Amino acid sequence: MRTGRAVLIDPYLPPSLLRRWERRCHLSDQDRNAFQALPFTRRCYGKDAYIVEEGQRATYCSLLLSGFAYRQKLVHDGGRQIMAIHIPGEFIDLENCSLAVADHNVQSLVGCEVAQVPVAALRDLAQAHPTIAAAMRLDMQINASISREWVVNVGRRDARTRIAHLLCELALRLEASGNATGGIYQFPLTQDQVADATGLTPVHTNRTLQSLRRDGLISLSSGALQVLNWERLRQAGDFNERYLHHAV
Amino acid sequence: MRTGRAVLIDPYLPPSLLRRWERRCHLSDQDRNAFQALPFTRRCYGKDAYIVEEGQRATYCSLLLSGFAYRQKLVHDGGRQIMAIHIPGEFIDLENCSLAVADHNVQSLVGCEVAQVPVAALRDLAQAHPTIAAAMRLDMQINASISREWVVNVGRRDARTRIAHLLCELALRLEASGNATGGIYQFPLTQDQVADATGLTPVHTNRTLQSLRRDGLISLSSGALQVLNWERLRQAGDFNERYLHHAV
DNA sequence: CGTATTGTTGAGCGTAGTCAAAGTTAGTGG
DNA sequence: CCACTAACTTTGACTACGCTCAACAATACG
Repeated sequence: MRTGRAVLIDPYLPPSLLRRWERRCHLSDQDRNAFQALPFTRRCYGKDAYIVEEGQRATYCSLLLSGFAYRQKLVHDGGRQIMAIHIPGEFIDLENCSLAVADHNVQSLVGCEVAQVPVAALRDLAQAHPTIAAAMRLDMQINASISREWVVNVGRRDARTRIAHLLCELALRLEASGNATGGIYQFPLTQDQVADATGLTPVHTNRTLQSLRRDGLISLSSGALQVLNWERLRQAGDFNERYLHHAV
Repeated sequence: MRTGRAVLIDPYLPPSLLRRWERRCHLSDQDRNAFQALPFTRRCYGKDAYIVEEGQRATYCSLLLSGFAYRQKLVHDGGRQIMAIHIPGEFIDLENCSLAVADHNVQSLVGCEVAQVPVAALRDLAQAHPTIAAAMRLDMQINASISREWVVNVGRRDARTRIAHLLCELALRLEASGNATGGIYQFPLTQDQVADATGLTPVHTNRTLQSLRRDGLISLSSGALQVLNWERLRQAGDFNERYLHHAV
């Protein structure tokens, strides 16, 4: 399953993450330069490759450069639950800075590139640059907030609401990350994966997506999502973006 | 609903949180002294009082001194989902250090006392004491890990497994926090609250608890939980404590 | 062009939800 | 200390949302 191979190409980290941080924190030139000077290894993963495996000890954190990734756990009977979806410009395992052992798996969707930054370098950076430390804390806390919202979503909402909510969240985040053109979002999940993210079965997910299409809320096919009526989708998904904390 | 009243009593924070941190981080005397010198206000809450309200801007973080508290969100149709349960010695809103606005509610169970520490003081402490900053990060990350496990629990497990899992988690954490004597845990949740934490209805929760009792896994009544067969409860709950990261 | 993956449909079933009432426990005040 | 009340737990009957299994259609891909 492991299909990563290490290739060192670019000497500098791309600025997508910095742009996101700067929307919330005022970074100095020193902060920016120190971040971009971070050592890293560029690595590519094929479809469904394991980027992080439960139980693993990691010595680096992976910043997603392109493609998508998701956090996942398997339960005893073989079921799979997706707990988070990551889009380019996000760290997919920042918790490696604090936790010794990974408590879940991270897999690539379709395929992706990541920049592996040594944990020690990231820790030193945070120590020397309090503003960057604050930005990293903020990222961690926003991820925690999203995770709490997912507990609510799979715990207390019916199938239609769950899926609409997931679509709302992804639409906003994809918009912000530049994976959208003219209201059409590059939607990376298969119906099986939507099912695993919402705690439903693929069959019921299929039927529910059809009902959302039939009602004119969305159009979704071959990896392209179009929100036809944002306000109605928002209502259908019981969606309140507060939990994203202006991350979008 | 708001029943808090401020009373300043003790000049020093109690050491329960420090003890937990010291199991994972090596704090110096300076670290310890600085933590215990933190300014704070002691505050008591009655049953079901709102300690944090969604949308609120907080200027302090609350450390739970006694009693229990839970994080909660309400959905459109009036349903409630509990996303976390906190026991004495834990911060219930450390995210206030990073996030401007609360994204969920925190309520007291039965009744509790908290120490309100000004966010600014906590931030200064973390800045001056890197080891304490690391301990705080670790706390945040463990909470995030628990939250991810809860997504799995409500998303991919059946009623019996969900409830057994919740009981396992609480038993371990209550044990570690000293709320246990001779295998009997002070269990603070009503069946309604267990239902809200597991995404089930109170009626089904009741029937499921009865089945766990009937099978001799637990005994639970009037706020006292006894685990009669840990190994079978662990199996019934598909429970693997890795996600707690030795917090217990 | 053939094969694997993903999406769609149908029929039947089962876990958990709903509603309503009764039983039990805990807490309060007379 | 007992009576009363509110909160919590338990039970039963019925319902329904979402699951299962199985087959088929449509895409993507090598």
